[in-house]
Amino acid sequence: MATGHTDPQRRERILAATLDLIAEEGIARVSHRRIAQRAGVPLGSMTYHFSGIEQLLREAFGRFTDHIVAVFDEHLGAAADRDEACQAVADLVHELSEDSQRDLVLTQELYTLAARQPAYRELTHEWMRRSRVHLEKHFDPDTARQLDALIEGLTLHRALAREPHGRALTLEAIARVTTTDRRAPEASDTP
Amino acid sequence: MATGHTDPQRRERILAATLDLIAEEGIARVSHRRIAQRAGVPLGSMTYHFSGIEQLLREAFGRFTDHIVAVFDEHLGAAADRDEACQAVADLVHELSEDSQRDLVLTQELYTLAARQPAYRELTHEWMRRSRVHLEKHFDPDTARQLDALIEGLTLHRALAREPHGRALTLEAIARVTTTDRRAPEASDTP
DNA sequence: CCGGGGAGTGTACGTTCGTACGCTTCCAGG
DNA sequence: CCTGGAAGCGTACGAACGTACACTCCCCGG
Repeated sequence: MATGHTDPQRRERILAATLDLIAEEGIARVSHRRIAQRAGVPLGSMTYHFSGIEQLLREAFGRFTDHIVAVFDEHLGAAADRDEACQAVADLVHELSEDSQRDLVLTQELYTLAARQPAYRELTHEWMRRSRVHLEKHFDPDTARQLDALIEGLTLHRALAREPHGRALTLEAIARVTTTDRRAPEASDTP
Repeated sequence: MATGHTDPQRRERILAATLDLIAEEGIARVSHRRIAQRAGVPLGSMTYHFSGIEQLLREAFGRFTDHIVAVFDEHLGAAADRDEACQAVADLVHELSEDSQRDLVLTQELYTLAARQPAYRELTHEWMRRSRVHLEKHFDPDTARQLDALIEGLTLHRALAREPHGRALTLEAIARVTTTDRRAPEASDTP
């Protein structure tokens, strides 16, 4: 038994500090000591709350995935029809590639881990699954899949480009990939 | 004055070993000692040939960019018309997302660095510029830009997906994004 | 008021790191 | 044959690392 003088925010602050540190300096520069300093907790807290640095990273990226899924929900969940969905997708691309350097960097770090370790790929699966659920409310499954990939590519290229493309180009690409009438004769598998 | 017993392959082997190590274990696990062991060179060679680990990484990713640009050249350079270009793009997406785990991982590592450090962004700029030069032989600049982003997204999503999409879906997405007749009323700027 | 025990921490240990630098090796010019 | 000096390497040093664990503190049941 015995509880009371516990600080339930400790764990959360450690996880938040971990993500901040990764976003600013990269996974290569993450250490128990640096996280502890940034979170304002003693070094001993690190091994007390987390069994090792691996577990800590996994849990931190789990929180990040929750956050980014919430961003997708917020943008795509409110769309009432196809047009609104297209506008929402464009908003998403431009917000991720412009406003939030932090989310972009963390996304890349997560993909890098996912490309090598199946444990992290589970997180990206959940993320892709959730975004497709939203897109499939307005588009057939094949189109949703293509649009999902397009979002990824447009966001990344826009964030890294020397001269980022404008919203008009984003919208045109979305319009083209969601044009399902007069289909090409290949690829089916729609419900 | 004084040359001969030099080994000009030393540098190259160190750079190759660096990329191999990054691909297999990630930037966080790169160190002088590990690279030296993998390359079969003594530790002292590391500081002799490179002024520090930063310079070593930059040069290694420079080599990687050269390699990946060559892959793009090889695939897209031979296409004679739009149809062949579309097929070549599909080949590219499927080769990168299926055969070469190494290239995919290194690409993600590079993007991760580029998202945070402008020095690495220069490398991605050169890469994007080169691929657009190829695409603009067959498509207008806006379409080339959209297609370039689509390649990125399709490759990544296919590599990370639990059940990767088939070639038909890749081709359909390419066909849609390259459909320029009956344009939407926004976005112009074609030559 | 008291003591038992769990929550939380400071510190110390063994390892690994980047880097500097004195040393060996070996060719070129005499 | 010798020898000057560049090319390349082995090793050592201080800093930083992850982790274990003995310890302090404080609440709660009595």
